[in-house]
Amino acid sequence: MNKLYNKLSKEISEYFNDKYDISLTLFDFQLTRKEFDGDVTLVIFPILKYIKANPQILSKEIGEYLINSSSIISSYNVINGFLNLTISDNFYVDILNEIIHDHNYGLKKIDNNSKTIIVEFSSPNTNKPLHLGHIRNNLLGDSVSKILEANGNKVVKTQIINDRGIHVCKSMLSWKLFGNGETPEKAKIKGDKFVGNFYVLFEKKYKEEINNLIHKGHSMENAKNESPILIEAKKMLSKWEVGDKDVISLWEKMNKWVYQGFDLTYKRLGITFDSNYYESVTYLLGKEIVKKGINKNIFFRKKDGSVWIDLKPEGLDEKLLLRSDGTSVYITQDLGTAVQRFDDNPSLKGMVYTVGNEQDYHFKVLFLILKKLGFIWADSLHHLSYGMVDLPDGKMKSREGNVVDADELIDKMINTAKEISKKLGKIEGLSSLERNNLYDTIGLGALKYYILKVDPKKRILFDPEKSIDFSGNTGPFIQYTYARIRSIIRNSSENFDKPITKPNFNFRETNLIKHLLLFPELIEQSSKLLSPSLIANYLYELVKFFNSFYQNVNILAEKNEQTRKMRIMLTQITARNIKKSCRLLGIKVPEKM
RNA sequence: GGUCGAGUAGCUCAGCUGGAUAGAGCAUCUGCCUUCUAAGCAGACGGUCACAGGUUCGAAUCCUGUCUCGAUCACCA
Repeated sequence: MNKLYNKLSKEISEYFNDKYDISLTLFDFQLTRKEFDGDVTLVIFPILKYIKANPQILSKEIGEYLINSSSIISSYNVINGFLNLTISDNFYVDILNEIIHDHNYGLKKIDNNSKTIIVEFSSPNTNKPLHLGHIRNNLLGDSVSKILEANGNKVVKTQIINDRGIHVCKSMLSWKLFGNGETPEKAKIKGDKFVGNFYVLFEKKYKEEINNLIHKGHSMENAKNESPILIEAKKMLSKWEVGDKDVISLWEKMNKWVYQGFDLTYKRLGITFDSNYYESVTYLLGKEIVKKGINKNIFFRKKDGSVWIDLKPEGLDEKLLLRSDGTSVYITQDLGTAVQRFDDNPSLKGMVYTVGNEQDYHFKVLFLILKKLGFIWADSLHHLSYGMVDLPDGKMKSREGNVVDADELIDKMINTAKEISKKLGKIEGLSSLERNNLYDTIGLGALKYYILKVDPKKRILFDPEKSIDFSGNTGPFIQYTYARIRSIIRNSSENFDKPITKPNFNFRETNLIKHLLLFPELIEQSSKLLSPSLIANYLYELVKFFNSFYQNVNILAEKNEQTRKMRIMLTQITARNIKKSCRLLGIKVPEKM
């Protein structure tokens, strides 16, 4: 649609140049969203600021002018201050022909000149199995990566794995004490779950010990620190930090289990990473930068030796960068990794951090500090912030076990897909492999669409009692429509690469065309906003139009040959756009369903 | 208390840089399966866009204030 806007905008500004000798650059064009007369509306009111005129008369004048001089306007009408313009069929025909021949229409190519963007997402913790919150994170990160790629960027998907710290030692100790040499293989439990269980077990024992100590007269705070099992875990952490052989080998062994488990879940979600970062490797980064900051007087040192930055002028607070014992904190590490990534990669254009909105403040501060340190690229950093996934009884908490487990949810979705498919009798004639693929595709399609169609910054309320829909504004509906379109194409045997000649039915019978043409603009928009929900909702609209339009017309039996061909070609383009959009959302489309 | 975000139909959500009558799905009701595939289509019902002001030709959208919910303001990550 950009082409249309550009062309129209040019023609109209020519009019104002000639007639009133003023140059107007910004016009308030918009696509008519509803069924008014015409395809594009020029709103006259804003122009009245520059030209004193009666809106009705001015509209008419512009309309007359365009009809005479423009190749793309075929008619107009005026209602109040709205000039409704009708686009000529030829213009549509031209663009449709372009789309037919360019299979990648709307997508930009990635070549050697493409800039790199790092998208960081998932960022799991090695003693917690993935849950629904991670699913949202992963789907957003993955989808945004695909949207950025469609815009011609080289994207590096990366995750930073939280594999060190006291919490990791907790599960290690727990396994050592209570594990009896069990392994995931022997216990037949997925590796991440296996380790996660020991973490939960630790917390249970820890609580018991605290209660015991309180019983014996200790204060709450005292009990928390005196608990033998916690002291033991702390000892283990110190050993880890000095590289104790036994501790490290246990750590490596258990991490391996966890990663095997994570890999299975990622595989089911269809998610891959180009690189992994481990906190155990990066957690010391950033100290050099702090030193430089002190020299530049951007940071300051307090009496106890701790290092801070004062952000009060920016309306924020003081922020700690180094503890008094000289060790770094979370944000120090993030400063370090950011700088390192830009140092390592000259073509790096920006980074996207997919992290929940609970860390809005953290990233605000992080970006601000980097900017203050003088890194020009600080402006290219983006925090893709998203709302929590809450349960009816509140927030999900791994420690308390009230989480929606990722694997269980995926299982449930696939199972539902299976039941519905069987009930509808859609699986006859498919091999068992094809059937299982179909269940996976549909089940995951439902899940992914359910998550992605919601604006990232809004929180999602997930009720485990209610199942995710498979009909209506859902993934399966989109997949179903695609499968139906494929069926129409199979049954028609047309040559689709033939150019479209002017059809003998009115384009404006449907908004379908407009939706098809809107696609490229939409991708660009979502890259600005980094919001897959735009694509999802657009897709639904497109699919709905298609269904509504075609269900009432029997294409294959259409009497007029030319109209029939035209409609089948539109079908072809629709299919292509659905597939492209689905790809951006990470949703697979089945040929048959 | 400061900061940030959210509040649209009974429920779950769209509504792009202000535009014409507020948009879907679910739920409830009415019709449609010998035609490409009913995971669908056509329709009914359902709204003081949290509230109050302001800006202007025009506000769900922008500004201010209030209310409700959430997050955050750690020598945690």
